[in-house]
Parts: sequence; structure tokens; C-alpha cells
Amino acid sequence: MRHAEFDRETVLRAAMSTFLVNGYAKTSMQDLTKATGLHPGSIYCAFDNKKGLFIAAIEQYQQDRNEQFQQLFANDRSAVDNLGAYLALIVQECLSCDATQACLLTKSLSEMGEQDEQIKQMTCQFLQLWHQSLAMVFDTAKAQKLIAQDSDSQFLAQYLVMGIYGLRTVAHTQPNEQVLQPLADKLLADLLRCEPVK
Amino acid sequence: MRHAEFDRETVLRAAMSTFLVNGYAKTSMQDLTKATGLHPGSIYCAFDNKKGLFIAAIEQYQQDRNEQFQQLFANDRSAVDNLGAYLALIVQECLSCDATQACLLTKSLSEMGEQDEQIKQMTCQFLQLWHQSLAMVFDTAKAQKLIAQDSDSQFLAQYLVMGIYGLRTVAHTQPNEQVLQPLADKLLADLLRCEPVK
DNA sequence: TCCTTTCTTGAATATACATTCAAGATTAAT
DNA sequence: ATTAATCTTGAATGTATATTCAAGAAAGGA
Repeated sequence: MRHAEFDRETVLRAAMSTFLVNGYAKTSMQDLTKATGLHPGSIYCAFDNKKGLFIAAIEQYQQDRNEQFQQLFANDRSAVDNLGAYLALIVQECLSCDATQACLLTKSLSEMGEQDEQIKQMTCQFLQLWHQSLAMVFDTAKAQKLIAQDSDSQFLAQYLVMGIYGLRTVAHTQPNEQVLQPLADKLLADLLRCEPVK
Repeated sequence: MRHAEFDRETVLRAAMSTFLVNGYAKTSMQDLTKATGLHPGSIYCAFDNKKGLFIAAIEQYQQDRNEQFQQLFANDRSAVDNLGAYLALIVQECLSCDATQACLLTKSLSEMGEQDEQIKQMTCQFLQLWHQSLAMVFDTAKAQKLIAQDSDSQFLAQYLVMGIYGLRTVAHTQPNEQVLQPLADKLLADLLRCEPVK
């Protein structure tokens, strides 16, 4: 018996960063061996092939992001304050201009959604889970009487998801706090102000 | 003397579609010769190389989209009605699930922005022009007294740009009119309802 | 200590790809 | 009709790439 010398999560996070910077297609196995410190044979032994490593990296990404999300909202503050802090965090990520802080799910969906059904299914499923987590936050806000009782949490969460997607894309062209923070502020205000239109 | 046998715009639109479906990296020269009907030599003669063809396709895309935009808003109806029609058109594009209807600028920026400074500059510049065109629509709305006189057209246009980016991304996971149209409706309502927050 | 199992190594393989180029074809002016 | 200029053709080239594999190294059980 013998166990692998590398730490799986460390390897996956290194691969994740590489994929985020280069995209899947432009990431070579050489890039991956350099980033992970593993030799080709080890990668193929542990993950089958390049796509297997990519899928494992996406799963690790989802897990990391989800844990971060749950931690951010696991407190006694108001759901609205938490949403504000969450958006501020996203704005800060955008301002860092660090590709490794981008969303691997939307990036992968955009690059490969048309070509690879498996990647499309997986990324859509994880993004849906995120949507549901946000909907629960709006349920909490409703319970805390911070938004109207007849609010549609699903809809509000979907609108917030839309806004965050958009914010991240705007950041690619305008990575500027004076641009991004007012957008985030209006987004949150529009979510709290009222119920869905019809 | 002899002039080229192919029609440049036709070739560029074919290349455009191919790049939109596959992305730049996963589009091979073979894909491009098949799509355009040109042989490799002709492509290299006319556009230098694969990237040259890509750049020319992006320029054609910008030109086509801009003409479409100007036509849509060249009428005597209210700016608000025009914005509603514009958003409805985008929703329809999203619903078609046709990759060739996506935005080549944001797609290219997402794929290559980290790697290729030239592509980044070009796409950002074209997206900025779009932003400015939208700002002019809000100026018109202001002149038509449809929104508050102290509205910030730049800001409103930026918010709309954000919303459209987001809408297009949501559409990748939920290409559903019952999802997209309410989002678009609320987006427009939030733009008209009030001035920027703070 | 020895042996079996498992992991690691990295050069070798085969394929896919962007690009080149020289020969052939077409055009239009003389 | 002839010629000069330009475009077209598509096979050939060289490079980059994902993947394989057989030999070597390490670990743990007997």
C-alpha cells in the first residue's frame, strides 16, 4: 500500500486558478503540470485526463464557494446587511482584477456550454444551487419583515443573480470602484424597494 | 488586375458565427475554411492569420450591431417604448438558444481578455461605444420628460448594460421566457422609477 | 527484511493544428 | 491575343499538444 503524495485540494485549487486565467482550451497539460507540481502520469492516474481534472476543479470550486457563502450568512445580523456585505465582497473581488477571483462556473459555461453537454449540465446545476441559496436569504429577509410578505424570493434571487453576473462583466471593462459600487448599491435598493413587476 | 472572388462581409459573418459557437481557441482553421468557403491561402492572403480574421470578424460584428441599434431607435416613438422594444428583442435573442445570436464582444473579452491585450482593448472600446449609445437614449428620455431631469444618463446606461450582460448569462442557464421577460421588465422599471442611489 | 502494491517519473507517441508556398487559374488592361 | 498582376489551390511543414507506458521509487504488511 501507498497513498498519493500530493494533497488533492491543493492540486485542484492550483488547476482551478490556471483554468480561470487561461480558460480550458488554452490551458495545456504543461501549464497544469507546472501549476500543480504533478507529472503527467500522476494527473492521468488521479483524474483520467485533462477534462477529468477540469471537472474535479469545478467541483472543488463549487464546494469552496458554497462554504464561503454559508459562512458569510451564518450570523445574527439582518439578511439585508448580509446581502450588502456580500455584494461589497463581490465588488472587491471585481476590483482586484485577479482572474483567479472570477466565477469558474459562468466562465466555463460561456466557453464550453455549446460544445460539452456534461460541463453545461454541471455548471448550470451549481449555479442553480447558488440561486437557491440566495432565495433562502430572501426568505430570511421576509421572516425578518425587511421586505414585503408577498415578495417572490425566487424572483428576487434570480434578479440578484442577474445583477451579479452583470456586475462581474462590467468589471472586465471598468474595474473601478466609482462605477461598480453605485451599481451594486442600486441593485440592492431595487431588490428591497418593491415586489416583482407583475 | 483581379479582385477577390469572395464577398468580405459574407466571409466575416460566417467566421463570426463559427467563433461564436466554438470560441476562438476551439475554432480551427479547418472550421474556418469550411464555414467561409475560403482555402487557407486565401484567408492568410486577406487577413494575415487566424487572429487577423478574428479581429476583422469582431469589427464586422460591431458594425452590424451598431447599425441594427441605430435603426431600432431611429423613430419618433418615446425613448421608453424603444427601450422596451430593445429589451424584448434581446429576450427573444436569448430565447432562440442560438449561439450565433450571443454577444461576440463579451464572449471574446471573457475568453481572451486575460491573454490578449489587443482583443481586450478592442472589445472594451466597442462595449464602451454601446454604453454611450444607450446613454444618449436616456438623454432623449430626459428631453422627452419621461425620466427625472436630474437623472444621470451615464449611470442609467451603465445599469442597463449590467442588466443586459446579466440577462444574457441567466439565459444560458434558464432560456425561458417566464424567467427572462419578468427580469427584463423589472430592469426597465427600475431604470425609470428613480434616480441613482446616492 | 522482503515482497507486493501503488504511486511517480518523463521520455516517447500520435495526432491536430496554424501557417507556408509554389504552381495553377483568372482577370483586365494593352 | 498577349501579358502582367493578383488571386486561388491544397499539399507540405513544423510545432504544439494530449496521452500512454514501462521502468523506477516508495510505502506498508508479513
